[in-house]
Amino acid sequence: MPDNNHGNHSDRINVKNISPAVIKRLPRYYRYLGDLLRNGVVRISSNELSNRMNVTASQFRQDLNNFGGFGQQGYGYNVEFLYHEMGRILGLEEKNNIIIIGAGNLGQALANNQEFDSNGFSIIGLFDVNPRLIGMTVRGVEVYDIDMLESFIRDHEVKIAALTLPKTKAPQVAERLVELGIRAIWNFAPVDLNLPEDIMIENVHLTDSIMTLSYRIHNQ
Amino acid sequence: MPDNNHGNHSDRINVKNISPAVIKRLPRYYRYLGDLLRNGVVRISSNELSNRMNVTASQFRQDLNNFGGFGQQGYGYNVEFLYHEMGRILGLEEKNNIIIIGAGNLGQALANNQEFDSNGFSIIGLFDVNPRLIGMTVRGVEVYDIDMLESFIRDHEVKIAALTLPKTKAPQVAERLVELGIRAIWNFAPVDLNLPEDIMIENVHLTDSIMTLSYRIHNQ
DNA sequence: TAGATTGTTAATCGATTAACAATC
DNA sequence: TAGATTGTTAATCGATTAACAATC
Repeated sequence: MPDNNHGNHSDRINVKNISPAVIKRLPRYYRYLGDLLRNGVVRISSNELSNRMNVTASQFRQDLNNFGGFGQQGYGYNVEFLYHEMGRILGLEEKNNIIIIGAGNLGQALANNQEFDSNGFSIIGLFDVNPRLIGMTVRGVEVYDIDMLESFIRDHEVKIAALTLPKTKAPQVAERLVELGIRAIWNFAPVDLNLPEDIMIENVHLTDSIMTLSYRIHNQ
Repeated sequence: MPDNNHGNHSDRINVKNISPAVIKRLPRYYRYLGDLLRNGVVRISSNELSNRMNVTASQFRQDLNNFGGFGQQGYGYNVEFLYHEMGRILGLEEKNNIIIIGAGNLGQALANNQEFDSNGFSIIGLFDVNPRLIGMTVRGVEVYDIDMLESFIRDHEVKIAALTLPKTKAPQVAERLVELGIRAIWNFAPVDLNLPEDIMIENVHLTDSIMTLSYRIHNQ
């Protein structure tokens, strides 16, 4: 963990406050570094990477230097090293188990997504109320009755829950998950969740997303 | 370089250059206004709405005033009027047909999503290379052989294509779509597309999204 | 009218880009 | 070493918030 840096008056140990804008860019850096690595590229300068990624070299270096110095003057960055450092920063070296609440089309699509596996995420269970879905398996992962949530979370190390259920049910299920110890909600329901401050929420609002395309088509 | 268009010397008629940050907030305003409308709320002040939405009243008014003045001093905003104005701005009063390329789990999940319908989007066709999928229907929408793309696009008014196919195929399919006249790509493949400047791209990078949750779990 | 609230300008804040000394 | 490129500070740019005159 990058120690150093100021701040941390109380219990915040590792990093200073990183802006959401920076955090959102990290996975993309990680993806490009992975591609470079697989292509056998050993080292890269901020300038060359920035050209490929269509960002400024300055921004890339500023972003990185929130977490420490990973390069070498006159040389650039070692791709393999930086890739793994980025993975570490993103928490991909820890086990990241995920449960999916709502085993409909979208929940099943997530469970089937191989990209998650290859980045260290594991879907370890789906949950639903529909008897027709309960008991089936998706890519080897079982669909459980949602009444099994309590015992399942007690018996498994899981911090992240994806919500792929109707918007009417999302808020109450989210609260229940938080009570059971879930720390992060990946919310696909088109509703905003009001949860305690320490619970992390990442919204994937598909309707909002498609609307921005519609806006641009009709206005530019 | 981000940022397109310099001034509106030529044909850009309606709106000045709106920042992406503003555009991204519009669908959320629209959603809240719709909720208010359905709840029978007739009028609302920027202050009250901002409290509900957890934004500043100032930001809401600034955002709106990019498009014109929709309120009345001393009164606030008429919910129904503003809702429809927002819909108009977002292009939701036009017909927005969508085709989906890749009829796997994610493509089917999108085709099944009722939220799109209720906001004026219509999925009018899915396309795949897999003979097992071709000919089936999802929520009444047929899955066509991808060889039918040309004729289908010629025969239908469609500007938006969703890409829910493997990342290896996404770039070439995107180019083909552009050649066929598609104006906007809703890209679910974990890859960046390089397309002509006038083509609109909205990425939904699910792996990037889940990684930001992982980051936050492990760093805050 | 008086009170309320917008539309809009001005001030602040934060994020991005530029520049360059440090250094490999 | 000399050249290259980082890490980091300074300058710029853009976005958010505050303030208030206009006005319903």
